[in-house]
Amino acid sequence: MKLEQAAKQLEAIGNPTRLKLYRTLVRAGEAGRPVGYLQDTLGIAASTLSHHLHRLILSGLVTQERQATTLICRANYPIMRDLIGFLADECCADAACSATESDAAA
Amino acid sequence: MKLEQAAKQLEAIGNPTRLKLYRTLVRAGEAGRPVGYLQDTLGIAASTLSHHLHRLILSGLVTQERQATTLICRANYPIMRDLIGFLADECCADAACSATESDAAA
DNA sequence: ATCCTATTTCGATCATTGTCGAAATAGGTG
DNA sequence: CACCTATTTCGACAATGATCGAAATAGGAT
Repeated sequence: MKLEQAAKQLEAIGNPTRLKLYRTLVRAGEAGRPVGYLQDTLGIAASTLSHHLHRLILSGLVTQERQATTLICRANYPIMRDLIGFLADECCADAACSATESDAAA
Repeated sequence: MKLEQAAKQLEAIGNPTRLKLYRTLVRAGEAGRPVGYLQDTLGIAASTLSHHLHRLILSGLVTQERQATTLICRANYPIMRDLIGFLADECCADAACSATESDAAA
């Protein structure tokens, strides 16, 4: 994955509103969620939601599919996996990333 | 991990310059890199670098240690691991994240 | 055609960010 | 102390971002 693209995706979920939004979609699974549902859940203006959604879509992390008048939004899991993979690769590229100790206490 | 904190860390590496910076530090391992080295590597103004560095430090992803007149910067691997863990957890929280197929072809 | 719901686009406003150069500070060395 | 290098802070500027309400569009239903 290109660094520029990774940065774009990280920035996309690097905003609390969008991260909440994205998390909701990720948890929704393949069923996805309609935009209206997301609006009710997040409690923000429709135009604001549309704006954030647009950015998530531009980054590739979210896709949309029309079902009559409602738009279903879905997390793009392969993209998510690639992004996590990028971070993990960078983490362990040349250096020692002692990922064995998973305790936060350290 | 709190969502707000995760968003902050994601935003920190959600900028191409900072992601390059962070990657450099991650690859440098525990040895870290002095600020001056980073400046030469990235080719940006010292004040700009300092600004980005500050944001990485605020997010917790990077630490600094003084060695005489030079400041050594290091990636904070545990934080990185927590962040990746957060993303992975969200990914597979309630839904099916078919992470078994790691091919990008899907 | 008319109307209704769902969603986006437009236009505006205010806050934040990225960038730089110049000046200030931190920590030594002669 | 005077000086030197390393780094940050200050002040400024243009660009981008977050947010909203109002108006426009998309896709059906009566």
